[in-house]
Amino acid sequence: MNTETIRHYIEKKFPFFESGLKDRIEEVASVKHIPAGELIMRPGQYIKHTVLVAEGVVKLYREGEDGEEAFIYHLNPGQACALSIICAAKQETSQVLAKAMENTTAIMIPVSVIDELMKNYKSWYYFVLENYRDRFDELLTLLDHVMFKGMDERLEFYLSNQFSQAGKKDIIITHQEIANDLNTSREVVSRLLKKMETDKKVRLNRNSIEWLK
Amino acid sequence: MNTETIRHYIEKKFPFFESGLKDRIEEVASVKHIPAGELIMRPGQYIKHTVLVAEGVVKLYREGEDGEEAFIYHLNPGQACALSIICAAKQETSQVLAKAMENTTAIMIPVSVIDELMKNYKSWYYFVLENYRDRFDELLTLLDHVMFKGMDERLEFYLSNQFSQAGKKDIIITHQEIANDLNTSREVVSRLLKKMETDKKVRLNRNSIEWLK
DNA sequence: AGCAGTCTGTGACAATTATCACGCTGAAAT
DNA sequence: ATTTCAGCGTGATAATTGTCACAGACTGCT
Repeated sequence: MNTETIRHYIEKKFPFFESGLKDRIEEVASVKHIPAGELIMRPGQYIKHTVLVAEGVVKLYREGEDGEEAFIYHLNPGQACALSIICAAKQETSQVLAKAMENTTAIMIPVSVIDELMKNYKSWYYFVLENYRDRFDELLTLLDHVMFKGMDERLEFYLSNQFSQAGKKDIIITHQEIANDLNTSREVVSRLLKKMETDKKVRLNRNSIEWLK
Repeated sequence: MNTETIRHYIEKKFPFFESGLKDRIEEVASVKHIPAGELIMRPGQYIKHTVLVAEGVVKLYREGEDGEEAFIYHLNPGQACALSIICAAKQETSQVLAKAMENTTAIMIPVSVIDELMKNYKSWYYFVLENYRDRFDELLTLLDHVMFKGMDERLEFYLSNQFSQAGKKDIIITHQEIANDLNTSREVVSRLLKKMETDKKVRLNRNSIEWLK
């Protein structure tokens, strides 16, 4: 966990930070490696760091009372967990689950310096606000889909997100996983996917889906 | 629109602002009176001010493609439109509708000073972050309900919000208005309300509902 | 009182989604 | 090669919600 590495990640993934801010983060932050599949945040947990994603992908999802889970959005390198910023600042507990989908590298900034960063570095609070706004927007868009659209459109929206996230025409995923993320049943997903296939929108394989758009 | 009035509103509804901040707001802000029923924000509109609610109630809702509307949350005195803060800061357009439900008094802070407030006044950015977090939470809770619950529970949740918002055991509202807010049909609302009445949860009158809890 | 318009109640039916049941397939394991 | 099992396809059926049709009730107006 040398500072050489932190500097490297910051320069590469957060180039928009002003140089004083980069220096300061280098001084106070630590780097954490999270193996794929591991939880970063769970409901009820106190947050002691603001988490900046440097490498990997983090999936945020909400858990229902009966254990249902629902996908909210992905966090990519260069983004921060908006909730971790706020929860950290207010010393409150999180309301969502965050799971590393790949091996992930995170820059952990202790709560104690947030105030200082906010006060001294314009690029920091711009970053925070921008991040917050973007997540808010994503949440609103998701809400739109859940409120106004049917499963067919939600599935297409979900898939288009997964594909653009993956950056490939091909993703490895099972119908059951999709059903979990959309909080529906596997059968419904299978049927709708089948329909998309006959509509030439996707090609279905075992464990994977190919995007034909 | 004298500064006497601004000071009065700030002292009363935003007492948690540090005194330097109060002074500064008094210098730069203006007061706007919005008659009940009028729109404060509409999608696509550029935001030039951060809006602090001093009096009245503002309803935020999202509009679907076909004109459906869906209630998101209320803003009360002492709160700010989180979106207006962000949109103003980023000079972007809004994604939601905001309507004054009562005659509303708002303190309008020009975009141009947001940077300065953020940098110089800790109580300001605390306020902004706290507001943002609260709205984010409300949005997440709403999402939960829409994703995981049926109409019956959503209706109860909606009503309990409306009642606590109104601070009365009695609200003036039609089934059609509720149906609009929940993006369902009047008939569904009527039926579910009827069931709630037989379950002794509410009493129904023409144009009003009484809460029996 | 009589009329018009809004609000509400309710049955019948359609559409969507959830659940159950079961069989098939392809990949991995022994 | 045979077994085993997760992943997938699909019909049947239930549950929830949306839509249509219409009637009665209340309100305000003349």
